[in-house]
Amino acid sequence: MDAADFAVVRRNMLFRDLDEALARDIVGDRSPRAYAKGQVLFLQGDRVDGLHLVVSGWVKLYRATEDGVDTVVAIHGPGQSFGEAAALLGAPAHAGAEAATEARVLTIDAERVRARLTADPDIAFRMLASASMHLRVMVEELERLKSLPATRRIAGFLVELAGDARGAVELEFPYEKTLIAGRLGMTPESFSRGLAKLREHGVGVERERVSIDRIETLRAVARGDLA
Amino acid sequence: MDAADFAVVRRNMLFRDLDEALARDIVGDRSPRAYAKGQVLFLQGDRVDGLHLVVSGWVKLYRATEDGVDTVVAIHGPGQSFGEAAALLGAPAHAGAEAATEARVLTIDAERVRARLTADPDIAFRMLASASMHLRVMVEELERLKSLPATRRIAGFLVELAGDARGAVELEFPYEKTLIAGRLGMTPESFSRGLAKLREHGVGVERERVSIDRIETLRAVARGDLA
DNA sequence: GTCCCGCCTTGATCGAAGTCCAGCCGGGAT
DNA sequence: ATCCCGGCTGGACTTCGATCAAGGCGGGAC
Repeated sequence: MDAADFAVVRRNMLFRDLDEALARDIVGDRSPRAYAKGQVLFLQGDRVDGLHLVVSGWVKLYRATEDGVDTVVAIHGPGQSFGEAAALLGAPAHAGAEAATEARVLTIDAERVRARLTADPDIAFRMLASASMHLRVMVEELERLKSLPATRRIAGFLVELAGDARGAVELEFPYEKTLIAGRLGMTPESFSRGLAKLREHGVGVERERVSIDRIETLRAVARGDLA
Repeated sequence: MDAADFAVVRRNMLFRDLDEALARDIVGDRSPRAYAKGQVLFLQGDRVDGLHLVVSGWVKLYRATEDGVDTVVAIHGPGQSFGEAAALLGAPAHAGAEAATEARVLTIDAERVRARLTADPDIAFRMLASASMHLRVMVEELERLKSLPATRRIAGFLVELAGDARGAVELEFPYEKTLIAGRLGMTPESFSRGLAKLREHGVGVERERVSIDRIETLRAVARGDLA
């Protein structure tokens, strides 16, 4: 694994403030594996063999409901990990994972982590922190979905993408709009209409390119201060 | 703390398969504290002093959105714990906690758990399991909210309350309908109408008493097999 | 090049749930 | 007992988003 990849790994909660040597030791000689778009990492109910950490690209987690429709539960990008708890506990995955774009994902051997864990309980704290963060994100998502109108949810998504940028922002959608719509809990049609409505707040969309005149305006929309 | 209370504690994920002596040791000499309905355990953003475990009654976790409305994130009953990760990490709570009914809650000192954790890494696994379960519940809730019609969500709630009972079931709502409605992500009015619609599937409601002719029928409704 | 297929957009319609409102009922206080 | 008050129910109306349906556009296969 090269230095650039390792830098991404270190952005993850689990490894962020971990001792460099220990971090390398845990990763071992594993290298990220490349997945084609649409390729399945594991299915819902599968026993997960290790912790997954996205190095590049995006991976979607989804659950199949009885009637065949699947709902997107989360989408993870570079530096984000998933399936930690399931892997460590040897429990079946409660969601399936599939590459949403071309992606490279590092799989870290659960057994190896477990071994290091008994040696250094601090690792356990990090894993808890990681799980806790997932929980927080989930809760926020839930809160958003509970009542916010589509336009606000979309504005929120764009704001998240923009990070802490100021003023005019140019960015591009990381994956298909259909998928974004699913993640935001709406149909592609509603997503499209919502984006159209955001035009009056200085948002321009052309294919996957998005230009935002003033990100602050959008933040206001996301907060609900602006219609 | 008496034996009955301790039995409830042991139903919790964290303590379920833990060695009896160790479990008692972790709890220490703490006793459950009684809270009146509406009393606040901690506020969103507070530093949490310990793990909370509900012994009796119900505690709601809620988040205040900017516009003053709060959304109910989760409601925990006997044997369920919350705030584990926050307490252990010393992070601020991402939700506030308030007694939804009269409730008794055991607060377990985080420092004490942390100390035991270095001694027995197995505890870390249990905490992860606990966090992971919370996550799963959250994910399922999210999935439900994403698309299911009100009636199905209500049916699902009743089924959950009924546990694995069969045939005719009598039960009562654990807390106000308004609160249940909030948890299910709908208004009290919608909840009321939804319950009314369930009458045609053999559900009778009188104040907080609910009588279900055949729980299996309700399971079918929750699954979507029945309109 | 042309054709086709997915993805996206837009329009029209419909239904489910939210809002606003009025009335009911039961419990607690006086 | 009577009066409130809070929680619940149900009606009327409205609004948001899903569904159905019809194109547009671009990219890949040939």
